Amino acid sequence: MCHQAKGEGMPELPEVEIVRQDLEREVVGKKIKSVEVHGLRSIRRHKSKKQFIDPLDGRKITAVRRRGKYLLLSLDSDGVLVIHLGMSGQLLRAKTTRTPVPKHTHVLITFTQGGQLRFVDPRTFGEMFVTETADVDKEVSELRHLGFDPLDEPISWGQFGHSLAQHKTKLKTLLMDQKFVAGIGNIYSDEILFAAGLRWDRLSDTLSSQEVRRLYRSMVEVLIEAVKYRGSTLADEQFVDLDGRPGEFQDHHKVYAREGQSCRRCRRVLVRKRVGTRSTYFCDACQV
DNA sequence: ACGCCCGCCTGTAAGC
DNA sequence: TGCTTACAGGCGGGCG
Repeated sequence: MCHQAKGEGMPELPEVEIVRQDLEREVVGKKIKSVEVHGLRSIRRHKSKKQFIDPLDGRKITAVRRRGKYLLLSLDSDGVLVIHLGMSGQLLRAKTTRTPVPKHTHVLITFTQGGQLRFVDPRTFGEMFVTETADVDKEVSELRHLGFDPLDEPISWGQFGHSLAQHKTKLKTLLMDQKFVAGIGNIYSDEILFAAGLRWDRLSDTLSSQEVRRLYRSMVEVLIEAVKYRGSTLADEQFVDLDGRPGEFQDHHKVYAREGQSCRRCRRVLVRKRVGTRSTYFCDACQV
């Protein structure tokens, strides 16, 4: 019997945070010597390659921030390079320009100090764009509408509970809603709900204050643990860090992609349910 | 106004 | 064996 997960280990908050940390060490202080674009879809909000490349050319990268699943690379101008990895995007470091270029490499950034940053993305859901607005967080609509970042901008239980009660939405849907909380996708919503002992379809306005606290604490703890283990890499090896290394948090998953296996807490068989188009994994006994 | 579902994509694997 | 089909899902947009 094969229960192997086919799911993509799409980058969520912990994976994007690992890439951010790697980028901070690798590219901050480096000056862009040249930019090559092969995949136009990856820079789709620009009208031309030139419009994307010009503001990057000759600029130095001064900082790397993360907001939810977005990476923000500040330049020594007013510009910011915004990157979203989508489903299958990878950022890879190459020591020299001679390092073989993988298939589906859409953008290559060469630094004057040597080395190259490459954006590889087979399914092209990811994207890169440069913006020169003074306040990216407020002026780029995707970023303006993001909810709080659970690791970067924690909120109080009171606020969280209030926010939950304002919706009458299934918990899983709400956790994955980037406008509610930024950075959580299919893997971590399931892991968080298991840790909190709450079912995916509990309505957000039915939680006791104890459950609100448990959900908030579980959210922060699961994400911190996942960062500690450098993210989740599933069977397809989709997520890798800047050096191409997989994460290890998949070995610590309690429910995700563990359909048919026994619950680590109560030993009962874990369930997979298709909700709309996506899979939800949970324990029927531990989650109420 | 808000929830739901499609389209965008390609690689992988199951099914016939 | 080889072709076809289903599936993975973030996100924007359209529809009811």
